[in-house]
Amino acid sequence: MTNTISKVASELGINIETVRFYERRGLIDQPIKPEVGYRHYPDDTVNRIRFIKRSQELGFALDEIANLLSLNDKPCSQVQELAEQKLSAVKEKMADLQRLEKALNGLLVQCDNNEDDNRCPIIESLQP
Amino acid sequence: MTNTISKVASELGINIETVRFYERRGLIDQPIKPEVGYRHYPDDTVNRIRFIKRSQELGFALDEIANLLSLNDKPCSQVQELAEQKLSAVKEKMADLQRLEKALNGLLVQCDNNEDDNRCPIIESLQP
DNA sequence: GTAATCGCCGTACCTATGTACGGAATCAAG
DNA sequence: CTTGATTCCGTACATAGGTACGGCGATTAC
Repeated sequence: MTNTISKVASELGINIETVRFYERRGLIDQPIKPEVGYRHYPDDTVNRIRFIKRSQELGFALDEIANLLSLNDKPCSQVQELAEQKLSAVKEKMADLQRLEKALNGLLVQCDNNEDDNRCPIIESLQP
Repeated sequence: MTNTISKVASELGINIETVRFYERRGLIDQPIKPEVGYRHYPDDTVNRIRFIKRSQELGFALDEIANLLSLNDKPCSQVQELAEQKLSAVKEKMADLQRLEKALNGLLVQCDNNEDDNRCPIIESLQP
């Protein structure tokens, strides 16, 4: 029962092509292909893909994940720094979205107070 | 003093190519080109681009902006609906980011409590 | 009138993260 | 041994929103 690419992919809930893509990106090793035939994925590789997927869930981009992977046995402080950068990026994005939320809310309130359906405060606010 | 493309672009603080791109996307009309020579952009077009840029600041995608532009003299209720959809998308994204923030914070706290710089709770949590 | 600048047009390229495709090779089942 | 399913590989395509380029024509400055 060898770990073929489709087995790995379905076990991880990802597309076969995604595995191949990670190989091309250098995130995982291309398993040594036997003289002839299909490739077998060692468990390490499967776990590495799990790591990638979990890191993505934390909002890391593939480039950053490559970095994380290379930090595997580097000091914790380096990993920590990466995570802190990510955290502040997340906070910034949230602030952006909050501004947006306020703006949209403000416009929608104006629509609610508008009795004439033939003019729209939103459109008007967007116009010069 | 005609409104050439570079004048329009610099006035709006955008790239010339962006103007051309909007033309290709059908967001603004290709100005009628004189028999021979350069195109002149009417003020309406300039204002339309302003509208586009402001809408982008509110988080609308170009497709949605095309929609907004076509809603120009449609009932306010339709515009309102679009804005409401956008608002709930924004809220969802914020919730996602909040979850992320919590997760990252949690991991960073663990790093802070970690005395051994040679192992990293973040890496460990990402590993199977 | 000629040089330097500007605009036009089609097309290619960019980032990020995959997906899809097609033909050849390989493997598994019967 | 044949048939059907898998895999391999390179390459193209997808999304979103642009940006860049190159050759040629138009225009403007002097």
